[in-house]
Amino acid sequence: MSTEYSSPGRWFGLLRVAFDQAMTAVEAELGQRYPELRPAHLQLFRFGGIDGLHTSELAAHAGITKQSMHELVTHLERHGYLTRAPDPADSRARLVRLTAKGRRLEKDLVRAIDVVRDDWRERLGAERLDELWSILQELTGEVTPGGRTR
Amino acid sequence: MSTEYSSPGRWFGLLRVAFDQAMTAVEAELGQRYPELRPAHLQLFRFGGIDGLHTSELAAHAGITKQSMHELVTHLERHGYLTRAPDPADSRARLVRLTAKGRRLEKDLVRAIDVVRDDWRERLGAERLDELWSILQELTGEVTPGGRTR
DNA sequence: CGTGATGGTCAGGCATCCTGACCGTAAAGG
DNA sequence: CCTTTACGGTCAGGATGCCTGACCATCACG
Repeated sequence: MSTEYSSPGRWFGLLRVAFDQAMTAVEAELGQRYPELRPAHLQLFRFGGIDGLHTSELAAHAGITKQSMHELVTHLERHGYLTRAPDPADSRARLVRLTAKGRRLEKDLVRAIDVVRDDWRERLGAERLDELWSILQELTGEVTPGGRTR
Repeated sequence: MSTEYSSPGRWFGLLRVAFDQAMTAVEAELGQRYPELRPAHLQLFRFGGIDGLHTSELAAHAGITKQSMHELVTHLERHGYLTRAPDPADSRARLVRLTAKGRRLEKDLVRAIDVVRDDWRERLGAERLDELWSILQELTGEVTPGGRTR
């Protein structure tokens, strides 16, 4: 018996609310500069560099199917953010390569995310932000939510 | 700079991961008993009681349009979880009333959520769970120290 | 070398939310 | 009053993000 958690679902629902706030801020920042990107495309960059990887690897990292990732990558290719070159080591596969435009996007994304982090640090203080980060790591472990590869 | 937050987006992305884990657990519990419910229907119960309210009020609470809420409510009505009676005080409006089946659902939902909370408390300890809750309230602007929200 | 796994792709579907357009009633102002 | 505006509810259509199924070509391995 510790704290009273008000209405049903409300308490951990705040996780979603906080995430949505952060994503909204990031999208607002980037949406100006990259109007042809949909929010889902940012998902691609949430797991380290994408350069030199296969579409299926990206899908596995992001926890979605390769078909879904295929659509995202195709869209980005069509708009000049990346190219897909044949993999010399596997003639089935194609390697994703960021273009200069794609690298610019990646950098802008990192910057937008830093803005959110700085805002949160200002509001929470550094120790509490670190505490949040540490709790979330503990809760989520290293396990990605859905290791889907169908 | 204090802590090093690895790849771009990864850090606050954990908010989403944690929320998804919790929701998945809740849905797994309830999906057995209520196969005709879609995940979005649980959203309806995330903001206190729904009994005696208008569809538009529910929409405003949930942060979605009245048209979207309309579909959810209609679905629940079609499956016997609620009825919509004319509002005696406003002949335009219809009041949502939970049926016995709907109240059973609500109770089961609360129970499933409690299970998740207990699991998290076991893993984090009571103080760290409270700390998480308090940080989230601060971040999302719900700094209500024990009272109603909004 | 055959068999199964894997990378990629096309096609189609479902869920969740949106905007636009309307009807009927309520509320507020002259 | 009566007009105007706001609001509750509903229908129709669409955007987005994800899914499953079905295939083909190639790879890896017994």
